[in-house]
Amino acid sequence: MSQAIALIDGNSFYCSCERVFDVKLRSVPVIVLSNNDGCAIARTAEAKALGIRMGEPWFKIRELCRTERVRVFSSNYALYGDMSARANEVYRRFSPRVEIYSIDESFLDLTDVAPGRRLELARDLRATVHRWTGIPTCVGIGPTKTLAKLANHLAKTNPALAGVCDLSDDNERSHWLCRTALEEVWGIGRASQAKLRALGCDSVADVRDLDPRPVRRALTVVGERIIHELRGRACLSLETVAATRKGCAVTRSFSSRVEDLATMEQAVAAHATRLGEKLRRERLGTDHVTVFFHTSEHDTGNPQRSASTVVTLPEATSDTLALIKAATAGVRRIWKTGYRYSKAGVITVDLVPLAASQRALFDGLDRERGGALMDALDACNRRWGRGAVVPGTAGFGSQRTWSTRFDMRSPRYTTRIADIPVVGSA
DNA sequence: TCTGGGGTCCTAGGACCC
DNA sequence: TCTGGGGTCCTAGGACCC
Repeated sequence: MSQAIALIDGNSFYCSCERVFDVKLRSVPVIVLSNNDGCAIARTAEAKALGIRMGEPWFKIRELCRTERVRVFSSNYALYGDMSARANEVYRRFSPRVEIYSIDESFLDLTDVAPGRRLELARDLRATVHRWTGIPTCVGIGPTKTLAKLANHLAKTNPALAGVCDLSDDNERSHWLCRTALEEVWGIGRASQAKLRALGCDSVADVRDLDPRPVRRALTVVGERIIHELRGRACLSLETVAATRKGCAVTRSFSSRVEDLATMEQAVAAHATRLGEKLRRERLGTDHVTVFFHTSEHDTGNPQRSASTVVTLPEATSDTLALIKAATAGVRRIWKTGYRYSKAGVITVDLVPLAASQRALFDGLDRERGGALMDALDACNRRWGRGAVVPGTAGFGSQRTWSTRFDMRSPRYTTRIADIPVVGSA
């Protein structure tokens, strides 16, 4: 029997999370902005109807949002991450095999569900998730991940389908593939779309019927896989165990331009601190850190500069103090005065698992002490909030002119004691 | 004033090796 | 015309995703 995969995702997920905790947001337009309040990354149907596009810069839609009374929020990742975890708990009651694909999307294995019962299960799943978490969702089902994604798109954009779509049946599938534009396919972006149109394709069905060999030449093996997946032959398997991450980065735009070395060092030290937290949470380490900063291409009339350097550490580590030392050394190495820098970051690749590495072999006292110190640091920051305790070498204290903007963030309703909503009045 | 952040995968081409 | 023929490893850059 061929497999059946479902893709479930939250509708306007970040906006829906905000709506769960504020009933006044229901049925009014809502958008959520990216980091630094840069651009719109989630919009409700009402906001889309006003013409607000995905990725549109905040300063361009600010006036529209004021006149149309759009409710605007900064990103609240603590809230969205927690709501995502709750939704996935519900998914696991419906399928033993779940792949968490992104913060708002999961693939579920429905192979063992009888074909005639899959839509019924999908409706039950949607209703349960909505009842238990407050998040509205859509479900797409197909014999491959690519077709499940496409089915999900159809479920979301065709009101007649009422939020569920099953493309398991050959005839049903052909019907829809002929009527769907090729750019809706998962993995076909702007560049591939242009190439496929040049090959005479218009609909998804046209792409499905291409000869895979010329497609491989034009779109690499990725394009060839898409064709097989659209034909119902799976090339992408369900990954129920999260792979160990390969790289890790912390990069941020500044809320105002940075022009002096001391501020840049502070900012990069803060990013290195955050990097250490992320690495320790997954017990990973790195023996080199890339540091970069650059000006903004939107700053026309000002000189442009982009600089980066790789700093090597004596051994793989996740120790914040070592990471800060390396990162600030990198800043000094490539620093040049006379530019208005807009963004900086620290990046690592080739992460290694730390627990079982040299640590056990060469455990010196210093390292033991460092590990205990970092454990204590993480425990404090878990308890009192990120940034409650920071190393003195991070250079905090003066005002954080470089820090990211989050002017319109909602409370951390579910992850912060002081922010838990109160029902009724005293 | 003002334009996000963090990932993955794939390929081409250079360096180097036997 | 043509100057050996593979291998591996690394890096930069493109493309795509959410």
